[in-house]
Amino acid sequence: MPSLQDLNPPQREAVEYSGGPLLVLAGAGSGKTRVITYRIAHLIEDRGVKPENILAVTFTNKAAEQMKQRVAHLLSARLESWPHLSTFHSFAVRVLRREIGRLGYHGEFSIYDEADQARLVKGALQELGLEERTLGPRAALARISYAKNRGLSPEALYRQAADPASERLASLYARYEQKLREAQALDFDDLLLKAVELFDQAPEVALAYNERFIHLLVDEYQDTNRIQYQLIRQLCQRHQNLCAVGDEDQSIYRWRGADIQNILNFERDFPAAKIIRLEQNYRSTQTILDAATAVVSRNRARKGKRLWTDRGAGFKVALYEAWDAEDEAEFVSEEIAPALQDHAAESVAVLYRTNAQSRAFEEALRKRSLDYRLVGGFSFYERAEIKDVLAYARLAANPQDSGALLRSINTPRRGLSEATMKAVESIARGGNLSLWQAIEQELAAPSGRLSARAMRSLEGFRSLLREFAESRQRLSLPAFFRHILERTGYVDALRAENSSESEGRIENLAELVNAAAEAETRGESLSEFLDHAALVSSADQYDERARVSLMTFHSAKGLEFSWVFLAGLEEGLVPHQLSLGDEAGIEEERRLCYVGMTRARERLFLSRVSRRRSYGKELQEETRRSRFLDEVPSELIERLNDSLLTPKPRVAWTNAVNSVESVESFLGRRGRSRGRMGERSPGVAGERSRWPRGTKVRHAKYGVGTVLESEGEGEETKLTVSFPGYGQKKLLERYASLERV
DNA sequence: TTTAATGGGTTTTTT
DNA sequence: ACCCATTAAA
Repeated sequence: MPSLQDLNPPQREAVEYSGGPLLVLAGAGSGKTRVITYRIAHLIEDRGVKPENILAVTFTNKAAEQMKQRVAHLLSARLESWPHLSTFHSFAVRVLRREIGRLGYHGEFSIYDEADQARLVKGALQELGLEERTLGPRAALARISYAKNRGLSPEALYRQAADPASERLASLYARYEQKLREAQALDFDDLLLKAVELFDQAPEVALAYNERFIHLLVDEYQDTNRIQYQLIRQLCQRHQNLCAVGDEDQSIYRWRGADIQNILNFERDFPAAKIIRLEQNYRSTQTILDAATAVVSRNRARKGKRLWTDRGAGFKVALYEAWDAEDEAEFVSEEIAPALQDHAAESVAVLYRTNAQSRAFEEALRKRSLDYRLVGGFSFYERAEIKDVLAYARLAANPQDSGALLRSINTPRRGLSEATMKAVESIARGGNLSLWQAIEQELAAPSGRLSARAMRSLEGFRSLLREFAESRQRLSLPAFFRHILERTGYVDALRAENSSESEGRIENLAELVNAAAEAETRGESLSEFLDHAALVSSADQYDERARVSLMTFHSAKGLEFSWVFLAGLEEGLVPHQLSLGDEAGIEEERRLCYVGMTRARERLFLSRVSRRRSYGKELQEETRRSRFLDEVPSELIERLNDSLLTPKPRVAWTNAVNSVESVESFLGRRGRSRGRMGERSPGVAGERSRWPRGTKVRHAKYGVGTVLESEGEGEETKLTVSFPGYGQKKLLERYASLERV
């Protein structure tokens, strides 16, 4: 039985309120998660609601998982059934796996991630002969997604197109949708859209879900988009038991279609709505809170809250103005090291605007042998080898999945040329078939357009897939993946490659089999495992046991740390260059800054860099401090260094030059050579080489030349040879069959 | 057919 | 600095 004594009056009111739609405006650190978990526990224990009648939607899988545990902890008895806790997307997938037949899709549809989508758009651009420079696949995709989320069909987009470019976009959109459907695939937007469409078209299904989920709780309501809003409305239509929890000051997903109006207009949308404000902050010191509030209160689009805390003032907000990114990272790690040692800080986060900024911090932390966890960036399921193998699994479930087919058909190499695939695609287009159907047709009744060799390869690929479709029924999840690895020769190909990377890839694949084994013990089917892989978010990588975490401002939402470093507070970064266009964009950046600041419990460090290299350019550019820095009252700030007029390198110059590492990085940074530095220094052709400089050699095609340089040894020797009349050529000894003259 | 070099274009944040 | 498409070479 949850003790409501643990709650303050407004929290308690929010937990107990039962009069219909409820909006809880929960300021940062005001116990939002607590309200949701207590409310769920209260519904179950005190009001006799069956757990399975409760649906709670969170932003990440991790948040859902955490909430589940906390609810379990609050309850005195073990539950017969569980409340359904998930993200919008996973919820939609669950519904669709059962019901999508009503919309003419196969229940084993594939989920397309951004890479699959880009491939599709690229194909569509080619087919339509629209390979224009003005609209890359990524940009096109963004605009298609925008249209989709606004409920615009390709036809509607076409009708309202004002210029030829918009018309082209509309036809691209149409082709893209057609290709998705052919592949029996849904993109991320579709997951939500199709769920809404389903509930629209099949009221009896909507009703069934209304009856199943009598109580609906939505976390992070400020970040819901239009489609999610529609879904929420459909789900709570009957019982009106919606409890939305959010904070308009933390709305940071506008670029993904989040509509801050959803929270600002809650009372208009739900006329009988009750609004409760949680304004007591339990997380941060007064100083941190004041600093953050000073920034965000410049925004106009707010409902307004007054956050307070009964914790003391604490430390001032520290400000460090760094010379360059390395200096900034050096500062951060220098502060962190002793704090971890003497436990002045239990947990530390270094937050930045863009993932690209993480590198400097990683280097600095590693140099001090400080353990850290990086959240975001490249996730496990985004690695090429993982996606390759998952593509085979996807095909076993859904052979129409052209994206997966294109990905897997020639990896590992099966000798299918680009020309062959072009021909297959053209056969598919001609007969209005999926790629898989085209292959089947071609094998059954050869048109003669493909070489005998290509036909053999396709035959092999087909029997492989048929085998997988069968073995999938028979084998356990991990055994199925092992089977794929073996039969496709994927691991063998990696072994043969024998490069520094291939070893890591093989390990990753072993890890994939492990993940499958874990899924198996959770009782997941292949579909569910694949869904999970498609829907993991980068925020899910966060490991609360880590003492130092590196992540973007966005990923940090919902988390808290004893110490927080906000790095790179410069114009163009925070606020970001691309958000400077309109006031709404600036306001969102300001909220982002607010979210970052309010993650801190004890200490907040702000830093900026005065010279930053952009796009790996040679030249570092002068930066300007973020306007948000000026919005923090100066009496709350303690400057850690005087000014940038007299920059002094933090690392002693002599040290920096003498250490091998810094010499290398020095050379690496200044040097013009491409590729990774110091990995393979061009060997001077010395006496020990079999091909000393000046050796005369004969080449079958170029005739006699003079060796200028040789790299590597034995079979791998690479020679630079100057041939009169042909210029310099780089040749591999192994292939070039050179003759000494 | 496959692989490595080269040149051109690009990057916010992510379910 | 990184990703991609194109091209040269075996």
